[in-house]
Amino acid sequence: MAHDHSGHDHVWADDLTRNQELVLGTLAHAEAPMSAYDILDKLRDEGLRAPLQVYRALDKLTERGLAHRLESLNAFVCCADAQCHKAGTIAFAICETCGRVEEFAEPTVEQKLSGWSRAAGFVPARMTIELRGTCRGCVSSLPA
Amino acid sequence: MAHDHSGHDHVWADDLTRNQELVLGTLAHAEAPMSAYDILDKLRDEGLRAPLQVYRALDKLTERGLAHRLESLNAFVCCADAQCHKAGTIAFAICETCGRVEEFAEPTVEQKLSGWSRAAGFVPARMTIELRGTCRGCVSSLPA
DNA sequence: GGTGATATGTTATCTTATTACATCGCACCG
DNA sequence: CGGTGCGATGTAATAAGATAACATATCACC
Repeated sequence: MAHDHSGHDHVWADDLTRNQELVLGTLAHAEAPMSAYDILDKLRDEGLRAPLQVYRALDKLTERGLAHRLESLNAFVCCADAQCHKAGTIAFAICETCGRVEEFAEPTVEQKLSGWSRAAGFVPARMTIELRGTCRGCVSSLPA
Repeated sequence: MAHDHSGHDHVWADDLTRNQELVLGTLAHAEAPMSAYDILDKLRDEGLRAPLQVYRALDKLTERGLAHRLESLNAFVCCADAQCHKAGTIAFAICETCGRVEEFAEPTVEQKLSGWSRAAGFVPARMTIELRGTCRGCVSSLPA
């Protein structure tokens, strides 16, 4: 981490375009996943006007693993640690109460799914693993 | 159940409403996942006119495990074997070439994800596991 | 017959995502 | 310098997916 977000955007990758930087910066400051339109609304002041500008940036960012798309939410998050592109598939735990998302890796899970694929003759291009539920904080602060 | 609507439906559950039966029947005959609007189009002749009629049926069907929603596709499939609600989470392998979907269970995967959840204090309500890629048939019939 | 729960039908609207087309900036090459 | 190609941009229009709000109907049950 070690990045102050004080003045302007900073910089995990040094070759982002302006729009990509804006979008990634917005995601980086968000507590919860944002839809493309959420992001657009945050960036109107910076001059963005059309959904496509956001979608194009998101495409590049997700391609590079700097952001992730949550399929079950149609929304996006900043990658939790863009430093190490820890290879491999990432899983997400999405709290339906507070909206926050935790990103984690479970190598065994990936292995098992790859194993099934091999056996079935299926060639996987990408894997989506998303848990919906209630996070620790929300569980403890809610009634049964 | 017992009404046979002119021949086309096996019957898994005998207490479906007309709309639910129509929607499930449509999915059961489909080769590939269908969006709610695909389903609606197929059912105009039967008198359905509004998306909501389809969505409402799909809600009930997915609740009961007779159909599944594919989050990464915004589309729906008929459950592969509605007989045994094989408890537990189901995973899907989606062929991006032919569109077909295979449904499978990997208990170990579910265990691992439950294990992570327990450790993280996360209480999962449901899990989504979807592989995108190329199926055996399409791999062998394609170049490279 | 009255009541409540569930299913329906219909319209309008909202959210999410893409198509199509024009332009700009810049590296690269002759 | 001029040209060519490619990737990013800007903009408008529209497609695709999902829900809100409201009115009505059906049926079990008392």
